[in-house]
Amino acid sequence: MEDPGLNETKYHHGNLKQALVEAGLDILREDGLAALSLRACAARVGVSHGAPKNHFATLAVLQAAIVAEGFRQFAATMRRHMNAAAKDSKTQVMASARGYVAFAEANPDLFRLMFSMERQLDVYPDLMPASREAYAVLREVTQRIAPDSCENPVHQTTNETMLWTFIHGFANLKANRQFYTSNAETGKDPELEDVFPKLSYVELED
Amino acid sequence: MEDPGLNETKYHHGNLKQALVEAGLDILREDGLAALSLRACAARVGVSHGAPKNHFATLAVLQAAIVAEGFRQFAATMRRHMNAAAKDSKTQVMASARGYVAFAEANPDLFRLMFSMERQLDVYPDLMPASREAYAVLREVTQRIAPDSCENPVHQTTNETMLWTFIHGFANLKANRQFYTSNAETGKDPELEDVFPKLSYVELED
DNA sequence: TGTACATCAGTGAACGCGCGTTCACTGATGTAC
DNA sequence: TGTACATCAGTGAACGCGCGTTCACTGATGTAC
Repeated sequence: MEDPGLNETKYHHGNLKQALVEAGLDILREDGLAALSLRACAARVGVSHGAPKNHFATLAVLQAAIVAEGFRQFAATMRRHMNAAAKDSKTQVMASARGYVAFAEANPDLFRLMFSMERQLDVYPDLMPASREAYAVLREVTQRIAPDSCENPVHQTTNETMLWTFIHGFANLKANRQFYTSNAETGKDPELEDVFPKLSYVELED
Repeated sequence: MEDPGLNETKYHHGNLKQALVEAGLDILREDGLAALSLRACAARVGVSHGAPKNHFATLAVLQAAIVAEGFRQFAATMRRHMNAAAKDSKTQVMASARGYVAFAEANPDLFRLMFSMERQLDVYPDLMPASREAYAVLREVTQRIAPDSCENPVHQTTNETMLWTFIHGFANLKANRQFYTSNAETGKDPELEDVFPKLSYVELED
């Protein structure tokens, strides 16, 4: 619990595993995916380059741990936005969506890595529960916005897919600064508020 | 115009620049982004590793050319799907969207690279017109599906953004096999047809 | 409470690898006369 | 039509770099007695 002095150098780090993951998150944010390596993470933590091997056998394993932590922080960001908003369902959907987009914008490389690594969901056991944690927020919010339609589990899934698709698309284009293309005339990026409430769902029928 | 024999080795390649770009596209498809290097492209073409320098000063420049060619092929794929479909507007929108998704699924790494490099739109002059070529398809299709609303240019832009956001989100999640998460119960990936027609747009007002 | 010893986590030198880059070269092509 | 020469495109050896990985080591910690 006690944090050792910042300048204190100890032979045993004490929390190297978690520190390497956080170093990885920082590197992704500051220097991008290409800069992510075992050696770079070790250097940022201030440990010799051989040290990570004790906790992560390969770079891929460290990446998986970083992505898992990314999903947890992603879910936390959405919940934080949601909890700070008014309690009506429309506002809560909007708030969690804003959290989704804000996270993507703040961590574009991590976001890209998170959503391109899940193919290996089976290989790294940490990954699945972490990504489910994020998906659970989306599921909750979908149920809140369309409770009747969601009584049918197939419709529930369809509703989730529609909501996710839209939010994910927006977050992606926003994080990658793609709207620059669409509105070079106005020079204004569309905001989620401009576009999201103008969308409506056809009620699903049995 | 005449294609030299396949096994004929010539000192001067004759079309090395374009050949390197196509080698890059193949490498992205077959081995992924991490495998893309000047040396790998040269090797695939069957040319010495120093040769690309005569056409592409750095890897970044070659990447930009690959991405530009990617956008051109992307636009062509959408148009091909569109032209093969019935001529009513709804079917044409659906068809071009299917082209969008199909391209992303067939070239996930290229697709990712295309939509994460555009930040450097200004640096590589080829990039902007190529990406606009793809965006033009989306614009046409938007006008066709909501001609009244699109008389107002602000609404036109909003409509484009909504359509793009949805299609791009779906293509992204599909290409990255993300729907595996959402419907582990059913084990079935949602299809564009299941989800896209269930979406409707609120008419925009002045 | 003290000593011996096993275990564990981090060190630092060394290795091979693929990469981008440089450079003197050479083969092929095109142009001037 | 033929010759000389400039230009251009591709070659292959060499360099330094950061990377992952190995390995004998050493400092710190925990446990047995």
